[in-house]
Amino acid sequence: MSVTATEDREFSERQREVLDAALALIVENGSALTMSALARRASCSKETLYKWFGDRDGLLTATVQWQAAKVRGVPLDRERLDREALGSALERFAADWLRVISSSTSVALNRLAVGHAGGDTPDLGSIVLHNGPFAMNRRVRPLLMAGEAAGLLRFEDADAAFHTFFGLVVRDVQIRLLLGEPMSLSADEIAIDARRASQQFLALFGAPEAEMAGQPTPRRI
Amino acid sequence: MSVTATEDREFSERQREVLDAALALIVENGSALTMSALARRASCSKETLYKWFGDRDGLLTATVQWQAAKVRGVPLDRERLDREALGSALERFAADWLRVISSSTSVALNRLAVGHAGGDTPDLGSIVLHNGPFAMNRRVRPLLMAGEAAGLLRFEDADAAFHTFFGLVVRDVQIRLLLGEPMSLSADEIAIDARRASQQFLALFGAPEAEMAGQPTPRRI
DNA sequence: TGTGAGCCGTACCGTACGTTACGGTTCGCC
DNA sequence: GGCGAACCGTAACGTACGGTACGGCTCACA
Repeated sequence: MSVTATEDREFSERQREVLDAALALIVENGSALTMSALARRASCSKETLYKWFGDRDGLLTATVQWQAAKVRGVPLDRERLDREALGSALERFAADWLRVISSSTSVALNRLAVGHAGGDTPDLGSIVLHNGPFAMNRRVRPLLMAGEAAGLLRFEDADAAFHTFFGLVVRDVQIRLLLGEPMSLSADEIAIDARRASQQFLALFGAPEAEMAGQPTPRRI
Repeated sequence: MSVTATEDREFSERQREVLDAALALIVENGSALTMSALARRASCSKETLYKWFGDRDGLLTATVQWQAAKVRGVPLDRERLDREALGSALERFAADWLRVISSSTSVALNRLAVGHAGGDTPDLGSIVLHNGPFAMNRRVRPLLMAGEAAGLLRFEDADAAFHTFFGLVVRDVQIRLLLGEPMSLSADEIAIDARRASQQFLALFGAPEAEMAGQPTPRRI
């Protein structure tokens, strides 16, 4: 919710090592990260952990922020946009996102954040939210707007279009992973899925090729 | 995974009361359900809890199974299927599903199962998986097959078609709810979203109305 | 060389919670 | 009425873990 949820923090080299150890432990052990286990793993004292991060929640928050900082995707340069470039840009977004959500780190952190979201502390979930779905929205939206401006896309609500794109990309993959279904997306499967999602999105929101190919205009939804 | 994950269990009246109390506690308190709190809330002794459910995991499992048993949707009767009936059947599925995943009970139990999924005990997540996405797949598939048999739908892979339907319906709603974003879907919003999802699905997988209107067949994706 | 800051390792404390044990009560059944 | 099974309420135990305290080490710096 609050802007601070996405705020970047500076971590020292040693702190980053500790946070990486925390990530490794969370990935291995599920959400059962204990301060003692982290201190052992990272070869640091618990006193240091509490000095740096305040308490356990602070540590978890810092860990999620650290991982989020690592995952920031590179914005793709906006050259001239034709249907070809738009499709492959969407495809790249889709593939990036599928890679992220199917990584063991993302699964573990999302589990942590989801399990944490019911509780009293209002964040963790919100941090993942801002660096997950919301971040993807922010990154994709300029592309959608550019596509519309170029006459390649037709939609009334960019938000709704994004949500549909998200659904076409993610489908039930993320919830199945979070619920523990053992599935590994190979690079090939990701590429295929990304292409399919991109094509389906263009089929729904693309301006009719009709204008180039003389086919009838499908109605938009 | 195992078939037992979806197996039904018989619960006595009193046991159902206790499990409902457990559900209420989980919804209120997040995943922090303690045996003592449940015993207090349900006015039963902890000894009874352990006698009935074995241990805490057994209790959680029973709770999830009990909720799953309550949520079984009514299968819709298969009358003659035209494009109209298919669309509204899909719409009903979509609305049903949106209602389920946006209910506070479902959110709380999914949080529980997701948080549990990283751990050692291999179920809970698997139970929700079978009564969640997999159940929806099982329920929707006959409709898809009937739609294809009736020449109303075109797809190569019923599974892929279902996954896309799921994505169009759920989009990012479930993950945002699980991560704690405060959003409430009104009945109107659900109806609108369900209609949109159904129409988008038909736009992607519907057999071309062309055949009735003499237009060319767009390529499928 | 002295000194103080920062950190490691470890021991320790308090508490929450899963689990067990037990006395007292209700109730069906003979 | 007598009996046993089931169950309630509560007390007690053991342990795991968050959080704190403290002694010792290293090292920059005067």
